[in-house]
Amino acid sequence: MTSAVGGDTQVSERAQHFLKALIERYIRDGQPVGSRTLSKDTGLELSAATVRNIMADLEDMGLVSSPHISAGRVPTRLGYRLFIDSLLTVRRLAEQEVTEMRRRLEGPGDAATLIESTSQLLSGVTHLAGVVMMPRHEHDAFRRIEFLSLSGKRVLAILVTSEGEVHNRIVNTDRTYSPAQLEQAANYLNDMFTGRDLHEVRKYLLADMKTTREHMDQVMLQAVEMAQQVMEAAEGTGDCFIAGQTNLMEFDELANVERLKQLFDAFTEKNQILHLLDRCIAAEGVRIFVGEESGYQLLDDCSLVTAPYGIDDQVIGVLGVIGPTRMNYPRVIPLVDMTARLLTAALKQQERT
Amino acid sequence: MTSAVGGDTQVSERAQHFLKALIERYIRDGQPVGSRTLSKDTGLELSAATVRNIMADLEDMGLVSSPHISAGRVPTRLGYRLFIDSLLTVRRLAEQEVTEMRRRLEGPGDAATLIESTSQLLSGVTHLAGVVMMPRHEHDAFRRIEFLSLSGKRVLAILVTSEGEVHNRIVNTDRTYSPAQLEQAANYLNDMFTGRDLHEVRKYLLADMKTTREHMDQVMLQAVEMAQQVMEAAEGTGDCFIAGQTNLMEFDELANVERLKQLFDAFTEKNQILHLLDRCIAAEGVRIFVGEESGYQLLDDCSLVTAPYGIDDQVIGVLGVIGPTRMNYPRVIPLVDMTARLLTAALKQQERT
DNA sequence: TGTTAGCACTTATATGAATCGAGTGCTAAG
DNA sequence: CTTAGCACTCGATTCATATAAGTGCTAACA
Repeated sequence: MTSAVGGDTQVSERAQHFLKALIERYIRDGQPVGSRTLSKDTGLELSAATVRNIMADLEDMGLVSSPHISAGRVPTRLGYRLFIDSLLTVRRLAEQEVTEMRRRLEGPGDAATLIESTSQLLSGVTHLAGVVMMPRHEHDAFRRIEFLSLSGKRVLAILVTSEGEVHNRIVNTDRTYSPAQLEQAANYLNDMFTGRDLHEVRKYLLADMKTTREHMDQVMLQAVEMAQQVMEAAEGTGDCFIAGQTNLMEFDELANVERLKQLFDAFTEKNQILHLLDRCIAAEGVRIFVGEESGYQLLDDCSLVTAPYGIDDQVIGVLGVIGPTRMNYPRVIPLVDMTARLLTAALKQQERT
Repeated sequence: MTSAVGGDTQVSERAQHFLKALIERYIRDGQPVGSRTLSKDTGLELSAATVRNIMADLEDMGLVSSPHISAGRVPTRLGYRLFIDSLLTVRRLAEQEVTEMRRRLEGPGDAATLIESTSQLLSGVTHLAGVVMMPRHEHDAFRRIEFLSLSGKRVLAILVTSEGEVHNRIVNTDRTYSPAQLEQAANYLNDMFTGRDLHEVRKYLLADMKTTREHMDQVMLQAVEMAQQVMEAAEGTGDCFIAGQTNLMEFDELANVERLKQLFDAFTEKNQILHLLDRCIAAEGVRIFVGEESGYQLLDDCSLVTAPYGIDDQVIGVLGVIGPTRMNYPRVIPLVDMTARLLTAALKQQERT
């Protein structure tokens, strides 16, 4: 997939040095950088003319390009790629910064609010849009189910997982049930399934509904149906939090209303973002999509930096930031990385307490 | 508060007619309308020159103004006010439209999703930003409380209201409790409070915690504390849903990134919006804020059209739309009104089923 | 062979003048 | 009270010109 860098030419040590300088400069200023600027910028004492030659080489290799003939050079997607993969020197975070970040993830925090704070933290420290994928509940364990009859023929089904997540759903039934009946049904399910994997339970229930229909008590049949529905609701909870979208409005390269509308629509839609994050869940450590690499043209001049988080070495979700391709990678990368670690730690601690 | 319309001059019948025409035209095109255009637009056969005189009068009265000397006229806030209060002829909605709207509010719908669909419906039909205030749970009735011990010293408190809303919160306790203890505590609270007003219950609990501290069983004390916390969570749910924010990007008058950022930040913050809506809950029927009338300068060139909704004549919330001052009032007003009625109906029906 | 200086060339951007057009206010006549 | 006419204003458009940044290329140089 990653097409060889323009022909098979090796990028000389020196050329790389200049590419790095160019990108760092471009990230600072946001404007095409010219040969003169660059010749002063790097430590090496080379004249602008020489730099021009080198830049021409870089352009041949597809690492930089100029928006028009009399402008400086701008990194291309490939340029960024090379930069990120082998040139970039990440800045270590100051101890103080880390403490501050950790502080912002403290608090009582049930899972949902923790996730929310995390996305706010991300957007806060990077000044980009922060996004955190909610852990799916598929493989939580069944803890307890309960049915409460509401007015009319409606029953409220409440499911609690071993993680302490509460899911509920109102189910319309075909007749009324007495509290005793409902309690009996709940007891049956609780005895049967407590401690077992949610997804397994659901498969089991679905099978039950099909095969043993005739052998079952009317009440039990309804109970199975209701349980099935509340579990559907629980599994559907897979979602993501996005915070700080408006930060993206600050960047000139995205600052046309047309473009922003598309992006924001995608943010409210969310499922594209969700898909994209899903693809990162396998990766270990920080993963970066530059521009079109994501496969979504709506992120064309945006980059996505992600890192997985979890509990006890088991990855349960992905978080990251979305920003313009021209983002401050050396700073953003460690921030995303650290946030993932802190969230992991916070979840672990929550487990323990 | 509504300052007399520029001096105490009466606005002549004819002038009003022209103001109406002018505003309707301006709503269509979004551009200052000149005397010639207007003279053709109205039924009356008057020359542009005459119209100019009338427009000069309207300007003196502060109902219109011109952005610069050689542009047409634009309605002012006062102009809109007069238009809305006495000139405007609302268009009746087509039967078909109403059916379509009703359809979009059908479905299984627990309260939260119904609210969400409603705000989407609003933004969908008006092409503006739709906002629905969530009903506060303060005065729901206590139905049932339950405690489940999680790993460590954490207890999951679940509260169900008679409306079928489920609220939950994880509480950190100072020691571990056995399932039996927790059940006993829950039973006590359930016996004591079932069917009573949530707000009352909470006040009672708070009082309890202060006064009878020494006379109480350790377990009960903790139970009261936990109940208190989950009820706090329930009351905190007062919130609002906003949908279709991005629709506002389509309007030229808001289409500068600076402005949009402010607006969107307010949308994510929400509490200003919430305050504003709160002020409308008393009003009967549709209520309209034009521009600065809202008191929030961030809505300076926006208008807010709201209507209350409820169950059985009891108002429980407010919904509406936010859009540019130049919005299509004759269409938007009946849409907001109808949405409020439909939501009211839907809630009522949900009650019944 | 790599580096540098010089120079012609390109192009975005800024500036200013000229023109156009929409619309006004005013006056005078009907 | 209405209308026609006219001078005037001011934004928007167009065009030409100048400016500055930056390039590519060539030739000289170490």
